[in-house]
Amino acid sequence: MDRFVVKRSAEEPGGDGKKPRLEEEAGGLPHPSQPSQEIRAQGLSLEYRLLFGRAEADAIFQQLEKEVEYFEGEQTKLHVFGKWHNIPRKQVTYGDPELTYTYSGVTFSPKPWIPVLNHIRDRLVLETGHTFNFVVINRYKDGEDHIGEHRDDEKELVPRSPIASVSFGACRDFVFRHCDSRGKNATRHIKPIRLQLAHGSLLMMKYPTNVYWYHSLPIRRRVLAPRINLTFRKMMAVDKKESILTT
DNA sequence: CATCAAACAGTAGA
DNA sequence: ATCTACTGTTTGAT
Repeated sequence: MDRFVVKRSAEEPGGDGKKPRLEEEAGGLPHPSQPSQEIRAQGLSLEYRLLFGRAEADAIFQQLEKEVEYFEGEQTKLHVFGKWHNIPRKQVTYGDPELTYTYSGVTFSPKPWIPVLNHIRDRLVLETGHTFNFVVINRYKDGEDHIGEHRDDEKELVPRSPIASVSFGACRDFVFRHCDSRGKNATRHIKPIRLQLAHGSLLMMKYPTNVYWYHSLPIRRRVLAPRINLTFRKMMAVDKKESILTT
């Protein structure tokens, strides 16, 4: 388990400067009952908090299950290391119509916003002061569904903009690993950072986290219930992207 | 041209 | 007997 630094947020009264104990529990994880936690390591800057209470989170989860329409057909397949695979989860993007999103050589167009997504987005603006124009939704039907290590380094992202990851449904482990500590030829030994992302929670991934840290949602066979994760982003429109390349 | 991968499969160790 | 973590992939895109 890693020793990452945890600080109470500024708005929480009664901060006594003591380090809250949270990393020695079952998976070394901030538990959702704590209001707001900063998680820092070299080049990593996260903020974890509960965004919705139980009842509201339940209602949103049900609405997401009813109203979100996931990609089908070709958009459910991925070409990696010379082979085609079905992605081990369901996925879709919603957002402002002029935006696009590319990863692993595939470009996605967003579906138009729907009320439940606007509801979450409005809450994010209220609680974080940041605006978002795009969201990637991943649905993990159970602990077998997962996502491998990657960075959110798409060129369409507004430079240095934070990514807001909102979770509903089953609580899942979430792992960060530093780019220099991966693989056999790792140049540094930086321990992975493990979190749990609970029902109704928000994880803010702030600059420069995605420059140095990969993250993944590993398989957890004991998890039997579905989880829906929404990563809200701030993207640039096409003309803006081109102009930045020539500037 | 060098880098490297949003995937899995195989293996070792707990 | 599971489960998890880690390594290698090897080819096309960037």
